[in-house]
Amino acid sequence: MESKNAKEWKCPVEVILAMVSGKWKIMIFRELASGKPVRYNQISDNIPHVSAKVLTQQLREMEADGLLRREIFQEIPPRVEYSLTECGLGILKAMMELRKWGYGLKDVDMSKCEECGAYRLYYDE
Amino acid sequence: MESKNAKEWKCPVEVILAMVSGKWKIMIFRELASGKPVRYNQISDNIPHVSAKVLTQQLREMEADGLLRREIFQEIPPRVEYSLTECGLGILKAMMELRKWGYGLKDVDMSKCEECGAYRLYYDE
DNA sequence: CCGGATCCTAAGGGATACTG
DNA sequence: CAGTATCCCTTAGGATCCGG
Repeated sequence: MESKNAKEWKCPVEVILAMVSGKWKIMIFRELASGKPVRYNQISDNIPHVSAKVLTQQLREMEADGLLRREIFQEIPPRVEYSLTECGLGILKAMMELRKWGYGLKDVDMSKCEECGAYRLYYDE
Repeated sequence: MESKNAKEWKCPVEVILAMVSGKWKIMIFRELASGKPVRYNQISDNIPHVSAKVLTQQLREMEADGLLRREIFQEIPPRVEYSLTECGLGILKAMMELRKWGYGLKDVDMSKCEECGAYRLYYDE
């Protein structure tokens, strides 16, 4: 059995990459980019093909990582709103540096989604 | 069967995240951060716990993605050197923005590796 | 409306042995 | 020195059904 150092020893870049690595998290960032609270269904509607289970799962992971907050309104019907925290907004901003390089890469399809009409991730164009 | 749009439609941030997402790729970036060519064993020696198979695999993926170049010298014993491309260096630099935020996060162990004495990823301190 | 519980599959990564 | 070749296992993510 090997030492577990490789797992226990954390690097700031790897920690952040782990927090944003999830199939739909970039798109969740986009939906919350304004900083304003957004309802669950609004997020769901703007992200085609994601199942409720997986979306919820990724939202919970992001909440646990401190990227977003979740507010529950005890109403009928129920309402839940999500919004990015300061940390989430800061990381989103940092990712824009990666985005600048991404634009220069070949094999990147920058067209909009045919279904929702949006880019996967945009920011003050 | 669903539309495959979700997979075919590429986002610049996701493309880059995919390119740097590999258990050892951040550490490979660190080894090549100087921009100078580095031999295979030099990389391997500075990254504890990685097997030859996986290290080679990740190096090849990064080469295919245009992040690094691989030079083979037909000598005995054989010599192979790796170095970051302009693209790789640019992405490394962009990742430093993520790193700034990472430093502010809780649960990030910033101590050096006990075996190799280095941080997983550093850059002109 | 916003999920939880359960089951399943694909793929990244690890252990070990071997080689031009 | 710098890798291949196999075999194996864990885990993220998906499908489907159920519930406050």
